[in-house]
Amino acid sequence: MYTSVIIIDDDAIVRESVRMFLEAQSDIEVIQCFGRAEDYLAELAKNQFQPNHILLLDIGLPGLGGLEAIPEIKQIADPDIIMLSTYEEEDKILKALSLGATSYISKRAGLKAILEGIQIVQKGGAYLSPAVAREVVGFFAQSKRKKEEFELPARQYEVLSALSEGRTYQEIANEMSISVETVRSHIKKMYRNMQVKNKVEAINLYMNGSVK
Amino acid sequence: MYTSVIIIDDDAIVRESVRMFLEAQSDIEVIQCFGRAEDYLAELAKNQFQPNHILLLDIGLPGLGGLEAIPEIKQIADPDIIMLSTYEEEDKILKALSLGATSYISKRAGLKAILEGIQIVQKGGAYLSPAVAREVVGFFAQSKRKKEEFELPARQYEVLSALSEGRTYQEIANEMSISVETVRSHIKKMYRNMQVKNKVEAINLYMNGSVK
DNA sequence: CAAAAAATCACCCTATAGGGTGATTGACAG
DNA sequence: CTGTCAATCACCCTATAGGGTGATTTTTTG
Repeated sequence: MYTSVIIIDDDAIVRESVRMFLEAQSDIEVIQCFGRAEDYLAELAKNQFQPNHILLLDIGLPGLGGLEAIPEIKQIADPDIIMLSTYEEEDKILKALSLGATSYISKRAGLKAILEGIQIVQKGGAYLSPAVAREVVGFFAQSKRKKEEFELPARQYEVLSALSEGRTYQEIANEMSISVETVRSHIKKMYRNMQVKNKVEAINLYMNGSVK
Repeated sequence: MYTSVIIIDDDAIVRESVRMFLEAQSDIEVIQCFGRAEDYLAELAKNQFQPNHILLLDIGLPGLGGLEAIPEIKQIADPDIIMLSTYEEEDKILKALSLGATSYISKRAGLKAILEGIQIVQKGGAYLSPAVAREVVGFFAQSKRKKEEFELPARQYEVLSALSEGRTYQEIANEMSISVETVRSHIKKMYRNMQVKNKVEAINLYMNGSVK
């Protein structure tokens, strides 16, 4: 079974070298190449020329950029998208994955990485080239480190949870079947326990998991 | 230059087959193998026997589990940790990465994946085996989908951002060098734009990325 | 260039939040 | 069995938030 690939890259040299490299593989067929995302989108809107292809999408395109193109593409079809990028910037990577790219490969990783990525995606997996994976892993590592944990009594925690959903003291009192004064009391003690002085600070801590 | 590797896996068959496979490589030296994380930690506490080794850590260990072991290890030393796991469960994967593992490999991906992972980590990259990468990518994709986006004018966005950090109207006014009345005005318009009726609801939307 | 939207400020008034102090009850640990 | 702490409630008072209305000026944009 052939793997159908479409390449979008504004750099003709990159485009051609990737195409030639991939076509040398016995199981890959490059069905089309584009220099601009707009051209690909136009083709996509016209024909359904690719049943289930894999799209190699450069992130630094002139005009409609690679990132902005993703939602447009997803509206019409649902190819597996492998992003190609010259640099490994965390925000670009996370953005691309959030928008629905299945893989992300740094051009520095070389043609073999692109081939590996295509083969993995074809089998239902996802591929992140080494430096890209490093950024993604780093995102998780930084996000949950270095914060003291607060352990709250049950009711204080309940109140905090309700606060974080935007309820007023009165609403919380009704839901918990206690008086507003008690709610206030819980909140005051909670603020001391957590060493904060208002709702927003408390909710911020609650939201990023520093409270249990 | 040799790459020093330590293996922790309770399954003797896995342990030995990985060790033999790795030692067949010319540039890798398996300096020690353990069946339990506790034994490794004891060695680590005693000697500084490994300058900068790579640790292959099984996630399903009896006693001190692979995940629980990570913080203990990090307290004493800082090896690059590659998690090995039989299954690809999103929560385990994210937990491991949050705790500071640099890579995560499914045992189903085979010995070659382990070798590739070690080589990549040795070069400063990170490696996620295909199905694992799929889970991680899926985490981003699901987390930001299917919610209407609000696009706010610049100042309203600035105010919202400041609100989300717990500042009062007065503090925001000072920081932005405008009057409190203007801050209030921005906030009122912002609430209408976002269809919310208080700070907390607005911040909740802001926090999970529905606002730009 | 004209209309729309963004940004600025003002004054009205009410609702909600939050700090302090103190009391009662029941559970639990030393 | 006595002190600590969670949970409940009450009253005092001030600060902060938020809704309505309306005005002026600048910026954007069709």
